[in-house]
Amino acid sequence: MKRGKVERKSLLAIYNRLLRSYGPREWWPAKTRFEVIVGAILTQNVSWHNAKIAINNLKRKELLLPKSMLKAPYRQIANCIKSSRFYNQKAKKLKTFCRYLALKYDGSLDKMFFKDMNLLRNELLDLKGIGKETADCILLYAGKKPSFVVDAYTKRFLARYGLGKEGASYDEIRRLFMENLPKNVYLYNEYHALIVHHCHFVCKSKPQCAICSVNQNCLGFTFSGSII
DNA sequence: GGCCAGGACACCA
DNA sequence: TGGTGTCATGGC
Repeated sequence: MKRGKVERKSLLAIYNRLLRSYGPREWWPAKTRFEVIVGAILTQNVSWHNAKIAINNLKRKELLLPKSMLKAPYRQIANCIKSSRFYNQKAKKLKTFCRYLALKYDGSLDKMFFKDMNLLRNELLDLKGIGKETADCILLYAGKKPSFVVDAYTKRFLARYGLGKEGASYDEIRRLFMENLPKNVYLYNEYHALIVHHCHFVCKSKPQCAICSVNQNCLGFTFSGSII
């Protein structure tokens, strides 16, 4: 398969089909940018359901603000987020981010997100506890910057379609999307959200879901071979 | 009771 | 550079 136009057409066609099938998802499920960031950290390797319980606990304790979280005892945060698994590590990660925000940007998310996307991404990746997926979630969903998010669902989706090279790295998959789609925040936002919706709510409830089959699929596509 | 769920990191060969 | 162990809850 030729690279370039074919890839772009395929990726856009899949997106349009997903959008037509499910409608806009309008992510991220949070009310503030800080809540998005906290959610991105808490959902690491855990279901959104468990992360949401932790977020609600933080909200009840009025800790869902950078300043109050920074001041709060580490143990209090850990207790609030127990449902999110690995809560001791995640409490440290939240504290680390709040400290970074306070020291580097006077606690202002406006100042932080004013920074160039790639520079900010590197800064976030330097923080202990923030990896590539979490950094991209923060950039896209909280900062409204065009950084495509690759998560377990994205990898599963590509694998089920037979689109992804087996064992493709995070960077390879991210590059695939970013080099073959218009750099558009809304598009990246919806694309990732639609993939999650499809994998989590549709395929999960219907194990026989046709999209998981290479030969026939419920979105009306039949692909063969990797496009990476 | 076992398995899985929207990672990240340290350590080792 | 890639593989593996660690972290350690809640729902089904």
